[in-house]
Amino acid sequence: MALDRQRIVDEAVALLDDEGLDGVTTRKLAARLGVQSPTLYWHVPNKAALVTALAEAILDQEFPDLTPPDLGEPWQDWLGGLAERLRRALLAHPDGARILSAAQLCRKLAAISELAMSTLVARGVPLRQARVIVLTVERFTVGHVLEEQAPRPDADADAMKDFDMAAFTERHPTMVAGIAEYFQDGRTVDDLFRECLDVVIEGAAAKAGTVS
Amino acid sequence: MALDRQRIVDEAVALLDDEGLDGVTTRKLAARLGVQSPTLYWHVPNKAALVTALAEAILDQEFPDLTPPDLGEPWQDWLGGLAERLRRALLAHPDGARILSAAQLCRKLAAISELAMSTLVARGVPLRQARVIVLTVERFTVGHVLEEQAPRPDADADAMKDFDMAAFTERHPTMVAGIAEYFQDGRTVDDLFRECLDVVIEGAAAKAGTVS
DNA sequence: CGCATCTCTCTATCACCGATAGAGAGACCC
DNA sequence: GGGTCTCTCTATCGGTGATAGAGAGATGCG
Repeated sequence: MALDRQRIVDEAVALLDDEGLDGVTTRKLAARLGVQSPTLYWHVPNKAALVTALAEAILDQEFPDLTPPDLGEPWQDWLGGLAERLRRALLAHPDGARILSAAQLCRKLAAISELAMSTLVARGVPLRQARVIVLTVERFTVGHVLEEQAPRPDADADAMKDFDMAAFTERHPTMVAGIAEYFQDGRTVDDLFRECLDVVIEGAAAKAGTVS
Repeated sequence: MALDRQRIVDEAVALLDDEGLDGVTTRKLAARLGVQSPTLYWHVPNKAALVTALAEAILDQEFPDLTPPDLGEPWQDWLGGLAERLRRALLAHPDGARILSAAQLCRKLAAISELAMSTLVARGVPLRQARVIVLTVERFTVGHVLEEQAPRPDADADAMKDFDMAAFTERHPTMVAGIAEYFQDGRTVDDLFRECLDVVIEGAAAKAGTVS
């Protein structure tokens, strides 16, 4: 099978899924493709471009289509759904958020921003507010997933060797109580994201100067 | 002068300021300290711990104190100010947001979260909402600064070699118009952050179930 | 046909990275 | 004074992204 950019990116995604972003090296990727690593540089200028292509691929997978809301659907609901899809796209692969934030100008994300902003403008939201709202939703979402995908500290024994849970609880009682209370009755991290997102969307609606 | 962990971290911050996070290597850091690189491993277990220490140092610099709001100050204003200080801390050094998001359990950030949550709870916000609100503000702030500190694409000629500004404008008219309109009359990136933050805070107030 | 050019992959190598092993110098303590 | 502890050293490992330049094969053209 001929080696081309598409096949490289596809295999890079598979490698990403197997080993995470730090495992995506030119040598390992080349080996999977049955080729020597310098060969990749004929098709891809450098690793940064590969990471950008990875971001593109990740978003393309979750956003094959990109459609405005139905006429009857409030933009708040639609925008919230868009953010949830963005989160799902990032969570679908290890280090998804890190990859998107490391990407230099992801075209798909630009398309998403454009659609979101133009949708809000079409619903009567002033251009400036539309920009502020879409930026807020996107950056919050990336920031949130970035933290969700941060390596669980207990996995790394080095970082935990001098961590005293009892002392932490004593120093941060409200945090610990908040976490315990939150998950005690079946709520999940998905619910947590949704609730945080609702804060943003609620604020967006208030700032938009519109009701629908 | 004796080499100890504090001096290593201080010099690492200086190196960070000179060369950015990618320039912070054990060899360069050791050279600045007049020492060979393996020596650092006597004081610091590995590079991840160094990055965490870097995050700690960056926050400590902007948050030497950490105080609850005055009795008369609405928690919304206080929380907004806290987020602005967090942003300022991250912007004060290259790759500040990347460093914080790469840090494994930053104690100072935990202290900030604890203070913010307990403050909201003291003002009558239910624990669960307090957690959601503080999390939202923090993650939005980190996500926002992360994008602010992303390398300006025009700096890297490789990434721009096949970028057609005219085509981009045609495909993303609303985005381009939004950016142009936003900055046309003296507004700055600081204003943009403040407006985005206000969206989050406004939503927080609405979700908090309180008025003050 | 024959030659040149273009496309792609190769080998060899660079400079650099984080990290470890283990020697050794000096201070300190009993 | 002998042993131990603290700290820094040299030497080295396996790995990384990236480049130079040779060469094989296809393609195009006279």
